[in-house]
Amino acid sequence: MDRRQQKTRAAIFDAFGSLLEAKSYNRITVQDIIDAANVGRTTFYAHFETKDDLLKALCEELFGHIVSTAEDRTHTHGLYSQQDAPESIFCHLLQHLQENGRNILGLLSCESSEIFLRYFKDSLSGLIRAQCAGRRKRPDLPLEFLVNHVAGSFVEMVLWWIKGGLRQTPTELDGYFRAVMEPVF
Amino acid sequence: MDRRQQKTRAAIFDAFGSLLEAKSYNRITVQDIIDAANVGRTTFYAHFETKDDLLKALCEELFGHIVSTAEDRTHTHGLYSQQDAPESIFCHLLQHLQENGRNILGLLSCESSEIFLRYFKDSLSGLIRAQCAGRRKRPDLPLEFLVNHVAGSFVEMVLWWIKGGLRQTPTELDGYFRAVMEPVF
DNA sequence: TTTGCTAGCAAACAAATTGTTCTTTTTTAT
DNA sequence: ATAAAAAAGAACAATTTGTTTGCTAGCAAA
Repeated sequence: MDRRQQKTRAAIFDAFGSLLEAKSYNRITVQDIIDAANVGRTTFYAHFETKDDLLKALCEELFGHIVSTAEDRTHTHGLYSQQDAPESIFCHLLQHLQENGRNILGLLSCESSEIFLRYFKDSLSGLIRAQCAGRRKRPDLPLEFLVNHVAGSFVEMVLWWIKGGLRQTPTELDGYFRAVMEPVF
Repeated sequence: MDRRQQKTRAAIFDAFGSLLEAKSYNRITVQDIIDAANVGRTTFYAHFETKDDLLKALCEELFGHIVSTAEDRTHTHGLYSQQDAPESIFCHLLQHLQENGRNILGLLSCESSEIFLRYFKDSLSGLIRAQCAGRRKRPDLPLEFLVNHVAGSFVEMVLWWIKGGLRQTPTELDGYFRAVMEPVF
């Protein structure tokens, strides 16, 4: 890819991220983004069709990275190995979230965090489906119900964590999550 | 209250609801609502400051009603009575959702359902806090974590239910929910 | 290094949207 | 019957949107 495209894309993402810390998603205009990113109007529309399109692209970049990292870990350590309890993948995700401080937590703690969590949940589903398929305690409950429950609960927990000011450590939170996921895994 | 105000309010709510079935929240303009409701521009702004304000008012009306019904039930039957298992309140909520077909399910199944579910979750928290406070099995986990978990899981389940085309009965769904809430209640 | 291709920019554009202000008409409550 | 209110309608400036144009600068492959 062209270096110019990368720079523009990055500038727009950065600008969008900064704006989200100050304003809600709905109140941010394309004009705001153009001004903050310091790019031409034409350039913005050459990269993204709409504001929603930009949001989608940003989410795919962010969560795609996190999830693929977690997936690599799963494959490396083996899905069913004893040392690697399935819950530790959630712990790993939480740590990853915390470490990427600026990049991800900033967005997840903004006024419009729910939008991002919705994408996050979708990204997680594949990962969780693999977890559930192998290890679930209750094969009588539909797999897709369980996948939704685990992904949904995890994301709601992350939202709660962030809104409460990240008061718990990832390990602590993982403990809570294991406790309430006890009927599943 | 003035009859005219009631009519206008209802017309705007109806129009907004219809529009939400066709378009996403972000793509609906105040102009659209004004046209669909067939009210003057001035009138709209006399009732609601912004589109977000309208959304908030609609949610308060919808979920306020559902939750207060459920709360009445709780008080009538007594919080700790044996016949009235805490889970049945969730079953009751599900039935209530299903019965109000047009009014509520329409909104919850629209493209922008997440927005409504966010409000729904907030409305439920009080109700659930009362449930959790009395009956939780795990007093070692923070109450607010449990409240968030139960409310979040319930709402995520409802979303899953609706998006899947309401294939399960409320009772069936209540069974699933009880199963996964087993460590809590 | 030259050449062709691509990305970016700035300006301008019509169309639509927003929120407000005004006057006029209708409806309500008492 | 009357005074207070709510609604309608028109008009408004300001902003936003998405697109087009012509021009400039940067990239990559020869």
